[in-house]
Amino acid sequence: MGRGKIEIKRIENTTTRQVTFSKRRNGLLKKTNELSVLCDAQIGLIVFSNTGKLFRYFSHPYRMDQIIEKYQRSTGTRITPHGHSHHQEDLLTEMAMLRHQNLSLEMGIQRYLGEGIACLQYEELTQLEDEVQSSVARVRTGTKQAQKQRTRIPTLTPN
Amino acid sequence: MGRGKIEIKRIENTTTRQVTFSKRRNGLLKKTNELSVLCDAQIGLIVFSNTGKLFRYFSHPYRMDQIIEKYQRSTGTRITPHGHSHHQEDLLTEMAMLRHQNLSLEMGIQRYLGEGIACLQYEELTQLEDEVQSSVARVRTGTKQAQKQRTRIPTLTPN
DNA sequence: AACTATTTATAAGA
DNA sequence: TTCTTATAAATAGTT
Repeated sequence: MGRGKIEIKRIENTTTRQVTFSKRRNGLLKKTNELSVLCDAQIGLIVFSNTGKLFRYFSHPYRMDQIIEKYQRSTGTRITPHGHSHHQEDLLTEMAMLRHQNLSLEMGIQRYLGEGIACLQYEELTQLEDEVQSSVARVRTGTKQAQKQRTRIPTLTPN
Repeated sequence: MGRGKIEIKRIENTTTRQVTFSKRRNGLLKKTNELSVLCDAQIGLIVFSNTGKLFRYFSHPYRMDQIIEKYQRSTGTRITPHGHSHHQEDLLTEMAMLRHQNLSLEMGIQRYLGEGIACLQYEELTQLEDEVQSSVARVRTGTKQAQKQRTRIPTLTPN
């Protein structure tokens, strides 16, 4: 697109390459967001330029759509049963837990984005190890079905 | 682009949404590849459709990076020291957000584990297996420190 | 799945 | 870098 057509192969001229990177990176981020929003998709995108700069997009959970809200309601996840009955201590404690859980979950996702395995705690690694091994076993024996029993992820929001 | 202009918001009609997802997903993957090739960038892209299907692109599998930065930032995000500056309302609001985020992350991970690992090829599983095992080894031998120093971004292809 | 009218992205130039 | 603009590409609505 543009004044001329170009071949999809590495741009050798450094300046041109950087300009193109900048333009196309913006375009890609925009399209990523659009796909996520339009189609209610969860997307993670990580881009490292060849100069080492990082850009990323994650479809953001704060803007949760109706499906999730519905799910939350149906599973009874609520802010607080009766909002004023909690002591602040309890709230702070619970929030600390939530933050920790969030972090773990996020790490779990990033793990699959190809980052982060190196930083996992021992317990998590052991768990992942088990998962992978059973997956390998499944593939080896062709048992793709058995999968469903495994309901995952340790600690979650109480409901 | 097309016969008409559309607003970037969730498409409510299921059929339309799925058709659009299919088209734009292809477009996004294509653009991702083009950026990666043209500009010699390292890119990871993961897309979950709202039906739980997984699509992904990796210019270079398994990046082991900036989760550390993220971890530090997250752990740095401490809850207000001890409870006087927060009003209960604020806490409840923040907690609601955290719960939302948790749920979203959880769903993302479950989809991934449920349908992601199942779809991995044998080679990929083997590779992941190796990686996990070497990570476990690293943790066992306490080699973990060395990583903390790495503040950021990997070294990449020299330009 | 194809087909196009349009919109959007962007290559090259300023 | 930022803007401009001619042209290539993506895609929304349709068949």
